[in-house]
Amino acid sequence: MASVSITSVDSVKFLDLCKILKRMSDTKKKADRCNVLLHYLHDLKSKLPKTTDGKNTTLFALLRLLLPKLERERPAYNLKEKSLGSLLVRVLALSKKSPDAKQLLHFRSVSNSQESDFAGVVYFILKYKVGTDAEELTIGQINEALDKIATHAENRSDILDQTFSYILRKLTAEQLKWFLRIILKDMRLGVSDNHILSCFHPDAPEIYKMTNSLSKVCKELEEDESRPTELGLQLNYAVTPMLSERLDVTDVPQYLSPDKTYHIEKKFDGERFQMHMKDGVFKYFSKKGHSESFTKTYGETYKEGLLTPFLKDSFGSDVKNFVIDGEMMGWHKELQSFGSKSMPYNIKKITENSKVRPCFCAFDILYYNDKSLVGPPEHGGLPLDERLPLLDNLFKDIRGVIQHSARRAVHKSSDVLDALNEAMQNDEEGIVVKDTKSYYISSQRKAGWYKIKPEYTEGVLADLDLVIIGADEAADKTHGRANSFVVACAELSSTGRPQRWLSVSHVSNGLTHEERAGLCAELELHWKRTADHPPPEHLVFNECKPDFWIEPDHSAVLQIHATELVRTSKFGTPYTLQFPRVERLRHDKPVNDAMTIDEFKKLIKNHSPVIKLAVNAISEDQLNKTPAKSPRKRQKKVLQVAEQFRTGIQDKVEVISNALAGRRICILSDEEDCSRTELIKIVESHGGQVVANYDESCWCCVSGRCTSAVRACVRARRVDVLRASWLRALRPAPVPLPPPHPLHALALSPATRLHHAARYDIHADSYTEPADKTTLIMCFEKMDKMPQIHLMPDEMLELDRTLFGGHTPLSFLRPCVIHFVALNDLNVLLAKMYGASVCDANDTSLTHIIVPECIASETLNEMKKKHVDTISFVGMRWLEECFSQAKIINETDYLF
DNA sequence: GCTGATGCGTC
DNA sequence: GTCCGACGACGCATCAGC
DNA sequence: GTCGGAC
Repeated sequence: MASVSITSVDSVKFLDLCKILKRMSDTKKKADRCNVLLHYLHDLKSKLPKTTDGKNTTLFALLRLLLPKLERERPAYNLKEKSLGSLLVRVLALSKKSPDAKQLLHFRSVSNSQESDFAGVVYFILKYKVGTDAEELTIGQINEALDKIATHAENRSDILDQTFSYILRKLTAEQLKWFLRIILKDMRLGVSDNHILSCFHPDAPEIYKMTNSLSKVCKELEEDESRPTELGLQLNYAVTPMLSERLDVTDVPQYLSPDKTYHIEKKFDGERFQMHMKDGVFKYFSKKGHSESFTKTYGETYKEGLLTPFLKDSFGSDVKNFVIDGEMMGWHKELQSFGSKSMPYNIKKITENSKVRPCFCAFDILYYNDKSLVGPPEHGGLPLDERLPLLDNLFKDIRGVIQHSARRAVHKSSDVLDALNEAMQNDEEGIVVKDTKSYYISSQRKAGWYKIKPEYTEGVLADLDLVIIGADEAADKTHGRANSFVVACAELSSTGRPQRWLSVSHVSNGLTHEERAGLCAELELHWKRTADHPPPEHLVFNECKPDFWIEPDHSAVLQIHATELVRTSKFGTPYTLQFPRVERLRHDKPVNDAMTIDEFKKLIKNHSPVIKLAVNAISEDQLNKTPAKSPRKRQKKVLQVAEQFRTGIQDKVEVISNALAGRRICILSDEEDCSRTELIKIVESHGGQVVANYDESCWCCVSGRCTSAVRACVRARRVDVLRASWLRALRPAPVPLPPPHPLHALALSPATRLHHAARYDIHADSYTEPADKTTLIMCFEKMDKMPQIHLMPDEMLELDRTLFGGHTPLSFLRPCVIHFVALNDLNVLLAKMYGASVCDANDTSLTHIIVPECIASETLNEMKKKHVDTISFVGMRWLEECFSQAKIINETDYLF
């Protein structure tokens, strides 16, 4: 960095900023990343001269580049990955068919191992193509360019193209990456905005919370480095609202103090707004501090807008200015009631003669006649019970226009429960409980406000078992190719078999990375890309077409949890799920047992716009009265852990069988309807010994529910992992049993795999024993789902040698691990049939990559760069020659 | 003029 | 325990392309 | 809004 002093931040080189950003993202530890920035800013500040009136030079121009998400001064760019992709293709004059253009337009299917966000992909593509005549643009010039891009809507799109063409000429690929991340408002620095603000100045986060304006933050800090003006809310600047902590009613007795007074209020399902008024001029701010369009809609003065004119007679004459906090609701003029959930959204744009109009429900006051009421007492804040009288006197209710949020003071937890059950009966979202002594702490979620919803309590919501029939592609494929699944219910034919599958919802939340990876691996071979093969008619997606689809027969069942059903036209069913998440994977459940459309219709029988899935009222004896400090969930966990270490049973168990005599068995997890204790009892009754930890000396592990311990054990493949259902069905036997049928296993040890390999085919159907009905059904159900039965490739190779000697005409491709750049279904099948493993491009054990004859040389070179050079890049002809000669052909003549 | 795609902001 | 980024749904606005 | 995961 040059040591000359700089006249203003605008003249700082963008290159220097990019260097810092790169250093930050290259740094491993978070604290170190912050330090990089801290030093840079410190250094920069020391070089900047004071202004003529003795103030510090503003860093605003820099800060808005570092914190694009907090930028409010520029309007939205209206540019995201999709638009940017086609914009770049256009400006770079790429052919739409070129590989680069395709990657830009479909960046999610690019799997470069490094930064897989859009800007990262662009960098990857342009790294060698951007001219070296890049000039060093300053931060001022970058901001100018961003201004032009932000206002391009008004100036027609040629300004946009011109600006980008200019930027592309002047920036290196590295700089362009950061420029694009600024536009996308996601810097991917691994440091939160709050931390960046605090690097700038220790008081900056607090000022930002109070103003939601970066330029205001800078201005305040210009005045005096050490202490800005008093901390408190200012009129016409949005304060980040206080939030509420979620709370399970059953934990209320432990969580809420019996000595305190609480207020219970309805939980409004509108949108959070704060209303500012100063001398008859109003401003409305949304939760994230947006104001412009909302103020326009609701009205700045009594003369205009959909709400403000009606407020005219509401306020007393001594009210000069105020800020109140509340929720904007939709008021149905004819029904004289609040609109249902989906309607309040129309709030933003309602015409005069619309049936619904906005109604502000105020529940707090933050500022009154030139005095800020927020923050702790040392900042001039007042507790809730002193703020509320001010709010009560501020305005009088006008029904359907502005109302006080009704509240009730309570002391007993049973009162809270009653209020919640009442709210459930009224189809309301839940209730809010507030400590009357709490202060208004901006953006805090744990400062005395609680939201209680029925769905926070286990067993109150109905879950839905749905089948995966589609998926969208993940940009980051480290945990599998799909990141979001389309789930469906079955429509049965007259014979009772599923005839069609109707999509219900998208879901991705709720799976751990590991679960998602496992699920993706399981389904990997059965996905069909919608672009290549349109989905068959028995899969009904309606408007929402996924990137991939899958036949239900090869698919899996997910137990989905959701708060409610809302009307939609996007899916196969007329309602979709609100806030869906995966409760658990139902490997135990066959696809044909999933929810049917008839069951679904029962839920939506009253056809209201919103259907709550809460089914049961919560009774008082469900309240957790134990006077412990920690919430119930925690206690439950402690109990589980304790049980894991308990391997023996207190009371003696009668040994009735020798089926497991002398065998050490580790119980990994219990089952929903069968506790660990019961499983231990069963093992002991068959003469087995339960051990706390497994090792190779264990005969098997037993798994009920799929926990992380189970997954780890399954992955390790050191010992057999058997289903708890096997244990529970075990019959008494006079002598110890051999390893059970593979279908009872989740994982097999190497020894057992060899034992089975000689006796069962890959579908676990026995070669020698006649199949009984149960085994056969299990075989069919689990077909394709039990990769663990297969031997590992090296073990297969070993077995081949044992069985066939050197010549293996039926499995000559066993040593090959092949990736097909362009899939050829027949040859893939043949390759697999002759023993090859077919994997995706990232597989570390690849031996061959089959590339199409027409592959572009740059694509090929890219790929070669990514792979070790022991991998052979060969044409399809090599493979076909292998097939015809039934052996592995020397690759030399077929190399690329 | 209509429709689908795309983006924004909220829950 | 806390914070953060990943993701779901909607309604609404805008614009390109028919 | 929800969630899992990193710290």
